[in-house]
Amino acid sequence: MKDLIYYADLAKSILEDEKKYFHDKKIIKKIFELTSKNYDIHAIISRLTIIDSYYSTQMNKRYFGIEDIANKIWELYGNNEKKVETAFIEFAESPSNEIILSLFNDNYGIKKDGEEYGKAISLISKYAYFQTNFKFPIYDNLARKVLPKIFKLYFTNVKITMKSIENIKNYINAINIFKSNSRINDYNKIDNLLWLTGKIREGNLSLILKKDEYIDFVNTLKSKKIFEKEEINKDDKSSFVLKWSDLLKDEKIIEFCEFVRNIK
DNA sequence: TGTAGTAACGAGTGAACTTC
DNA sequence: GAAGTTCACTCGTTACTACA
Repeated sequence: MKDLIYYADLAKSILEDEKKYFHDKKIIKKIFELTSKNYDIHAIISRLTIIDSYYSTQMNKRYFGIEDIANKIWELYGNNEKKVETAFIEFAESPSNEIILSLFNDNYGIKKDGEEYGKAISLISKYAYFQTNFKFPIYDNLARKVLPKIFKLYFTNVKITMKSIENIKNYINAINIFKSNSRINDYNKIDNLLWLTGKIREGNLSLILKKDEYIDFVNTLKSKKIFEKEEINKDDKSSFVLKWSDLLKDEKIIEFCEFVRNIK
């Protein structure tokens, strides 16, 4: 098994090869650039809506969720967007700024019955990721699941669990330990590594393959009557993808699947 | 044939539950 | 008690079934 820098570079190279993931990211980045010219509360709402849509963070399903977050971000430093960006970058390096901490720890939106919903760490971290031009680590369940397993495989002297990185402060500290231990000095590459590992583990290939590659893969499975030969357990799609990864045409993804197989 | 109703699916989150 | 896993939530879309 090679070192993590190699697999982080491989993940980046896979995802930036005209994949839907890469195009989606470019669209979101474009929205940030366009709305920066007239930065106001509506710009923030637009950005959050786009991120929510592409990353399926489901904030639109909460009543008033996006508006609440937008208001909170706007209240941070008003129309001084640069100050928001700087605060996020500093928080990523050392998560001690109480204002940013409260942004992550506040509850947003309400349920149908008017009860408070909960936090929105994932969506806010993605907003910070784009606001800082990828100088902020993305927090989501994929990363939270994968990070402890990679630690277990590569850095046995540090014990990280899903529970221990539940809050944003501990999560960022863990990412920064990961960053220095792995020498992957780039939050974007770390995100690529964790996200791609998570997606393959979960058996979700739609954002990883090009449309024709995806159709080709599914058709190959059909032609070999693989769907008929074995019961596809929807709760265990990951092992299915890893089992048949050799049928994928992309050599880089096949190699990355080898790495994912070692993540227990 | 058209309409209405039902079920399954997608994805990420947080809460609740189970296991060690 | 900590860690890990499962489940419910959310609702638009799609596919399927039942009925007029």
